[in-house]
Amino acid sequence: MPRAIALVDCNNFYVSCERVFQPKLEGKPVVVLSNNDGCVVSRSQEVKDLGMKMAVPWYQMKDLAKRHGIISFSSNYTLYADLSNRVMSLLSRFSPNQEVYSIDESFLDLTGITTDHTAYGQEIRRTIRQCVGIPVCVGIAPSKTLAKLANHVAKKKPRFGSVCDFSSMSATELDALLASVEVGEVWGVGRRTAPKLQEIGIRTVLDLKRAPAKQLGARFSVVFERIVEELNGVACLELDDVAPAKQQIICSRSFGTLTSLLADLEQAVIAYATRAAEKLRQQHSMAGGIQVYIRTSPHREQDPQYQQAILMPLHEPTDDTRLLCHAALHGLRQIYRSGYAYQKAGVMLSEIIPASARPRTLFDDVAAQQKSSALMQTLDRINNRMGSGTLKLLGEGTDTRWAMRRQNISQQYTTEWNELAVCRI
DNA sequence: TCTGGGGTCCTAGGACCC
DNA sequence: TCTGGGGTCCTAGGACCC
Repeated sequence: MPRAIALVDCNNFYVSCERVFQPKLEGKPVVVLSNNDGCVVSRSQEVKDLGMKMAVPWYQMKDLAKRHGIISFSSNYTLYADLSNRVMSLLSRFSPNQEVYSIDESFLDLTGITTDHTAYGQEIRRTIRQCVGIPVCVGIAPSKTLAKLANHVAKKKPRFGSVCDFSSMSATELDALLASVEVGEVWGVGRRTAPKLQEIGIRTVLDLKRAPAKQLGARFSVVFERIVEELNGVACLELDDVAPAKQQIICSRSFGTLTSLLADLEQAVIAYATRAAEKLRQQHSMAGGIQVYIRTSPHREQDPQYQQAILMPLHEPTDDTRLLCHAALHGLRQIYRSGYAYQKAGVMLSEIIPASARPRTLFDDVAAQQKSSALMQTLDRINNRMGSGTLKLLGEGTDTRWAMRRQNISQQYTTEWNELAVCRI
């Protein structure tokens, strides 16, 4: 039986989330900004039509925004994550095999589902729109790479009505379609490689599909062999239905205002290490090392620049916030230099292993480990129930001058009792 | 004044060993 | 005086994704 893989992708996801709770934004130009209100990360169709590119710095867009009355939001990740969970949970009903690929995308295995796949795609769209209020597009094809492309086509070519099934087309029909799409749209072909491909005469997706896989693999990297195979309908990539544990966990953020004070950096590093430790425990892992880095702003060329990172090995793998923070602070103090205006700090957990695989040693202090584990469980329980950051280490501080700017954030419509959306009936 | 954050995979090159 | 070659492991950096 031929494989059938669907890729369901939410349209302008963050903007669509804001529109769910403010329907008056429908039809108006809307953007959502990154942390610190830095860059544009989600644009409504109206904004795309104005020519505003993805990830441009917002301050450069202020004029355009004013001229066209563009409405901007700071990102409200709590809201987006909650709506994403609802979408993904609904999608899981449509296939026994689902891979949640990102916050707004999911693969579904439709192999063996005998109904007409285009009609099935339309049913998926209706369901998500009706139950969550988010518009989605569906691409269907025999491989993941082709399904991504089919989704792109569903989004860009109105005649498909937001659902595009490559398998329902004849070979000539499909090739004609692939010839109309630029090679840079292929999943895995980025802005560096696309021009290089064009130089050797590969301009469209059809060109790449017909290119010699081995030669391209040798020229670029082995991943290209796979891409060409996938374009030819040979499924090389499996659906990952259980998310594999992360091999590294990063928490880093730019500051709302630059700082040269060690005390500020210490607070930030404690906050980031705390968050990273939470993520680590969520996936039931322990880390063997923690890396800390700090840097000045590369955009302020006139200022003296400094950046440094240091990897702190831990005596033994741990998931204890206190031990991770202690090591991170120790590292920070080694790399900190006074006299620089720091813009960003971050921590990265590495050498991650499953908590169950932690090696036992002769000198294990079992009592201390049980105490640590109990304390961390309590910490997580309270913060889950009462809100993130309810209980934290003293060193994280409460006067966070460096914290990020979020000037125009919408409410936590779905996750905070006192901000719940009210429906008048 | 204001330029995101969090991941993965691949490759090249150095260190080291036999 | 001769200065090989294969293997492994680690790290840094590039490219890509959302």
